[in-house]
Amino acid sequence: MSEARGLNYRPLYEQIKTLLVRRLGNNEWPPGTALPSEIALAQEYDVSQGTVRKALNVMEKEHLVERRQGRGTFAARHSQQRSLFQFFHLVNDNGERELPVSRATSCRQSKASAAEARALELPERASVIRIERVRELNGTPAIHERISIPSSLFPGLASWPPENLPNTLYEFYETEYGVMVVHASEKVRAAAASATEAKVLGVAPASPLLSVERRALNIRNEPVEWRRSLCRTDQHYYFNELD
Amino acid sequence: MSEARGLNYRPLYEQIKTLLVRRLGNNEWPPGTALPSEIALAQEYDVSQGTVRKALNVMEKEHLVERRQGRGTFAARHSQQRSLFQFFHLVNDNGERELPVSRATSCRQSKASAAEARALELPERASVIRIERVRELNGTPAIHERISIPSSLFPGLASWPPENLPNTLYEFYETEYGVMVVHASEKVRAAAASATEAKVLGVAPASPLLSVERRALNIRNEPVEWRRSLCRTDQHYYFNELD
DNA sequence: AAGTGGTCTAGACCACCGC
DNA sequence: CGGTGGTCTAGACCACTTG
Repeated sequence: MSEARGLNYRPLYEQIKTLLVRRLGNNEWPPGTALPSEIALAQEYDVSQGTVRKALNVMEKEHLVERRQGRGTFAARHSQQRSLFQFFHLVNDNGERELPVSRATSCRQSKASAAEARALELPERASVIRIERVRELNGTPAIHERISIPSSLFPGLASWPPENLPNTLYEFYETEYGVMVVHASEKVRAAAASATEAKVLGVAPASPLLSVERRALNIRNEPVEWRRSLCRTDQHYYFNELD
Repeated sequence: MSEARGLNYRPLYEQIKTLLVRRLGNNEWPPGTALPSEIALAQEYDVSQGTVRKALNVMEKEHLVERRQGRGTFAARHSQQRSLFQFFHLVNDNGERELPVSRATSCRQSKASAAEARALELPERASVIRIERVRELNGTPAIHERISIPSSLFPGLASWPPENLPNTLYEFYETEYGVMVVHASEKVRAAAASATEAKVLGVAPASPLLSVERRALNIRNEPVEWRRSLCRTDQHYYFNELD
C-alpha cells in the first residue's frame, strides 16, 4: 500500500495549496479581499488547521497572499510599495530606493515582432500594445523603457492618452484589467547608448547603459508583459541580494 | 504578565535558532558534518521536536545547513554546485549555466585602499590580499576580476603562486581557511572598458561591460571578500529571478 | 531493522486586531 | 470581547537512508 502511493506521492498541504491557487486564479478572492479563515478552510477540505496553515504560509512566501496576525489572510495586491521592493532594483549610490517618476511618450497597438511573440508566447503577428516611456530618478531622466503587452489582456488600453498612464503600471494592470503580475525574471546586460537613447537620457552617444530585459508572469505562469529598460548607472546601480 | 513579555517577546524557535547559529559560527560542527538529530537537540534544549524543527527549517532556507530525509542535518558546505547556483549569475544566451575556467594572474599582499577598507570594514591601510584573474566562458575570456580579502583571515595565501589558485574560490576559502561565505550582495552597473580590460577580454576599448561589485559575508555578517567583476555580455547575460 | 527528517493531526495558549 | 493568525506541544504515521 505504501508502495502504491510511493511513486506519485504528494503531500496533502501541497494539494490544498494547488486548490487554493486555482481558486485565486479564478478570481474567487479578488486582490485585497479576505480568504476564509484557516479553521473554515480546514473544515471545508476536511483536513487539520495545521495543514491549511502550511499551504497558506508557502503561498505567503510566494507573494500570492498576505497574512496578518489578528486580521486574516488576504489575496495579494500590487501596492506601490511592493512594486518598488519586489520589482524595482535600481537604487542610488547611497543605497536608497527612490520613487521613479514616469512619463509615457507613446502607447500604440501593433503586430508582434518575432521577439515579442516569443517572449509573450503569442502567435506570430498577434496584436500587442507597445508603451514607451522615460522614468526620472531624482529629477533627471535615468531609464528609457519599451514595454510590450498582449492586446487581448488589455482591451482598450491602446486608446489611452500616454500622458494619462500611471507611474506604477503593475498596480494599474491589476485594478483596471485584473492582470496580476506575481513573478518576473530579468536578463541584465551592458549596452551602448544609441543616438536616440543618448538624447533622451542626456548622455553621450555610445555611453555604456544597463539593459534590463524583463518577462513578467501571472499566477498561471503565463507571460503578461515584456519590457526592456535602458538605465543610466552613473548615479544608481542595480542591486541584488544573493541568499 | 503577558504585558511583561509583550515588548521583548521572541519566539522560542528563534532563540533556539540563535543558539544553533552561534554553535555553527564557533565551528562546533565543521562544514559537511552532521548536527545532532532533532530529537537529541530537543532533549538538550528541553523543547519539543517541532520547535527544533522549525529553527532548522529556517536555517536550511538560509543555506546554513542541509537537511535530508533519512540522513540527517548537516552544516552547509561550499560545493561547486552551490557556487554556481547561488553566486554565479552569468548564463549564456540559451539560458544555460556554464562552468567558468579561471586563470589568476596575480596574488599579492598590500595596504587597503580607502574603498577596500570601507567595503571590508577594516582600519585604514590594513593588510589585504589582492587577487586578479580572468575567467573564460566557453573557451573565450569573458570576465576580469579583482578580488580583495583581509590578510588576517587568510594567512599565507599571498605566497601562493597565482596559477595554483583553484577555480571555485569559496570552496577553497572554506576548506583551506575555514572562511565560510554564506551571503553576498551585488551592485551591478554598466561601464566602459579601459584599455587594459579591453585587451584582456578581447573587445574594443570603451566597449560596454557589465560591472558587478560583490561584498560577501560570513555567518556572523562580517565582510570577508570584496570583488569587482567586469563581464562581457555579448554572449551571456546576468540572470535574476524576482520572487 | 533502526534511525532520520517530513507530514499530519489535535489541542492549548499567546499576540494581535477590530469592534 | 471574539476572532484571527502565530507559537508550542505531543504523538502518530510516512518516506527515505543506511546497515
